[in-house]
Amino acid sequence: MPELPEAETIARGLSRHLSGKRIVQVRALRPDIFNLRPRSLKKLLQGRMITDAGRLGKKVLLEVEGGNKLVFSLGMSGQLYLLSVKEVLPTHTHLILGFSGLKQSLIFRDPRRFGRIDLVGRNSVKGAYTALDKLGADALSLSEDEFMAITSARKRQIKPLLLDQTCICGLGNIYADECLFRARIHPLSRADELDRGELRHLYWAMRELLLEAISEGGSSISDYVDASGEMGRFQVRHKVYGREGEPCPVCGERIVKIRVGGRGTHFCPRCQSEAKP
DNA sequence: CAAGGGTCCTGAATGC
DNA sequence: TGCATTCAGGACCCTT
Repeated sequence: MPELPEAETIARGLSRHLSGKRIVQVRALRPDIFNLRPRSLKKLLQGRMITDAGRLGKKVLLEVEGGNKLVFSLGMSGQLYLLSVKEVLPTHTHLILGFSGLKQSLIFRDPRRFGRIDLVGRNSVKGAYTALDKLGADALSLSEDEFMAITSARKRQIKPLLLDQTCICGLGNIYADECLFRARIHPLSRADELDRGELRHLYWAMRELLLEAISEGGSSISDYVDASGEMGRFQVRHKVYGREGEPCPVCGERIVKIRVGGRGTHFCPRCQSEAKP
């Protein structure tokens, strides 16, 4: 499931390949995943240039000439990559963007359809909600002090808090488990009961983890590929996620899997034993 | 405010 | 072998 490192990897690829390219073809094949009707979408995109690509939390942003942004929420199986115009269109393709002078089209495909695409910004039509408004601070942009303020004020369990995009955006299930493991914090710990040292540790573990994952091109555990269709390499570095029953790489204890806030949660019961509720 | 459950969706994995 | 069931997840909804 694409999270911050995957969104960052995709955005970098798109920025490199699409900046300055003009959109000449817009095909919205599944209208229900967009905030606008195909007709409006086409009107607002066709003939305009992509000025840059970026990311906020796990969302990938395509900046469109004139001030609008295309916001891609990848859900769990969303893919956004460049495909040669000669290739056969894969199944579950929901959007195709063609560009002037490019032999590749940008396609968005999403078998499970948890993803969506919103065009937001100054020129979007009435009622177009801004998919970005509700997001909290970006996990890689927020300062240590901001992180401390957000976490220490909440009485919630730390793992659901890390996953709450309105508090901090960017972490999904994989990186939440992995950064709690790095920080040796039990996923059920109440955020406000962690001391300053533990929260500090968590903040730096999170940053370090995300930066390492980005440098490895993200994690491919199911469908994720980058803007060029390449898989990530960070999944082999996961210490707890998807490793139920395997020995902890630090202490050798078996990794366990429990449910926290409805999510599968992996951790080492020995390394992450303190502050258990 | 926090927590739990249900909903959407499809492909892979498992069960009988 | 083949069919049915279970599971996975992000974001949203609702109730307690």
